[in-house]
Amino acid sequence: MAEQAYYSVHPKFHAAVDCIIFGFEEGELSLLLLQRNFEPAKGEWSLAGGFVEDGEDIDDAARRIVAELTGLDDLYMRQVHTYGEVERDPGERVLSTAYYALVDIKRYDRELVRAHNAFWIKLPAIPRLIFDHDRMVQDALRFMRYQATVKPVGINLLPEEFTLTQLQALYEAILGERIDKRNFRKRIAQMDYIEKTGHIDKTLSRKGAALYRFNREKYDGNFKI
Amino acid sequence: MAEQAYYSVHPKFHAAVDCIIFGFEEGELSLLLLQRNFEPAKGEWSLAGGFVEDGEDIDDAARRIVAELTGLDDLYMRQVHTYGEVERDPGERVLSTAYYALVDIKRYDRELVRAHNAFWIKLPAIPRLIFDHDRMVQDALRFMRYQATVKPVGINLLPEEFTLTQLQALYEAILGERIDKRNFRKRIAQMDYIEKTGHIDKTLSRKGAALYRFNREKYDGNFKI
DNA sequence: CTAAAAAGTGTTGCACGTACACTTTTATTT
DNA sequence: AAATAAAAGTGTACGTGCAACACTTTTTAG
Repeated sequence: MAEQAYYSVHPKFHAAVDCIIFGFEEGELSLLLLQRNFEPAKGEWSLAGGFVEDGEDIDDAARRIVAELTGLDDLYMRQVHTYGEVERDPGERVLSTAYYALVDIKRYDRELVRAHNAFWIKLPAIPRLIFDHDRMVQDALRFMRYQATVKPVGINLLPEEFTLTQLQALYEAILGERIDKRNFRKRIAQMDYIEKTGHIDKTLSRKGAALYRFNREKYDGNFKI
Repeated sequence: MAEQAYYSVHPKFHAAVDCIIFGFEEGELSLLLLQRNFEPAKGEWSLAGGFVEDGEDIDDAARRIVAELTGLDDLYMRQVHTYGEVERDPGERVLSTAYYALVDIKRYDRELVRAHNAFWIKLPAIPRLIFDHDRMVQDALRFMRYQATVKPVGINLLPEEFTLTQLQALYEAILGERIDKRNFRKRIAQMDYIEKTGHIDKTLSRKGAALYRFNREKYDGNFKI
């Protein structure tokens, strides 16, 4: 009874999740954005979002929302921030927690994406987004960039096997600056958890480039994440 | 109408805020913890927490909760993470957002703290806390430590004017390791936003130590935070 | 005036990051 | 068959920043 009262005098709110879904394409980062064909803010651009449901962990809600859109349920995802201004959603009061997700752009379900009226848009071309979604994107980008300098999270944007040229282009896209090829390869050579597979990729060069793979066991052994 | 339906099919939840309140005393970090004299979990230790109210930004809720306990409303506070597991609060479902706050331990309101049955407890002596508050403390500590290596947030734990010896003891407490005095002072000397006030503190040494102050204008000029 | 207690002060070496340009390999074209 | 084009791959030298390291100065209390 006392317990009931303890909670019940306080208001309840809708709890939303908004997902900043990063992809990597042609040397540039992209976001998967939706052009809303439903109210509120029909016709405008937004992040992939949804509501937390009863009996659902908030992290699971984020996974569900990304899976419903991309067909992928094994993505690298991290919580960014919770936005709780009173007027942030002009419809009703909604507390929204932002997550970012990293997608290998070769793997997502094209049908699902089309059905949701979603599109990959390169970072410099991102349109204005509804509500406070612009700010969420900025915060997620900053957080993802920081994490990428500390641990090799960006690798989740590449296929299982990748060339060093691809990896360098990815880092250049994430950090937004050119990197010297020799210095980059020296750094990677020191990371024993990025290992040669022995396979050769011939699609991008006549000479062929060695393919590498991320070895999670070696990585987890060296550091605690 | 359509708008109403868009929101109303989704559940609502209690939104809580839990605050990890750091202080600095005798060369060690402390937390301000409450021994609960109310249900649920009466008698156990917890963080300072409360519920977000109607018409209140979530950041403001965090400020209010700390102000109600310490009498201070100008603290450095940052959001850490939102915890949304279904079963994290055994009473009812509550989504809780953790914030950390940095308190100059000379300034807080002792009467208020006593009235709330709250106590400063040094980090190594922190008792087991209710719910997932242990995890919140770990996450906040890691985040605060990281931020302290990047920007001088820790200064918010010291009085307006401080000696370099105090500042060094603070950094040692935050980072959990001893620092060489000469190297430390060399590093500080390069930071033109930490400036000598001309005042001398005689309470801690016979010789007297120069007092310094953090100059926010110079800092904001050099970097964008 | 002697002792004690904290403040304050420079130099050297090492590790890491950065700048910088040419050779190798192979498919395609002529 | 030779020439060309396109990307992969490779080593050195310099500079900056951080870490290791111990003694002198100042003042008050006894």
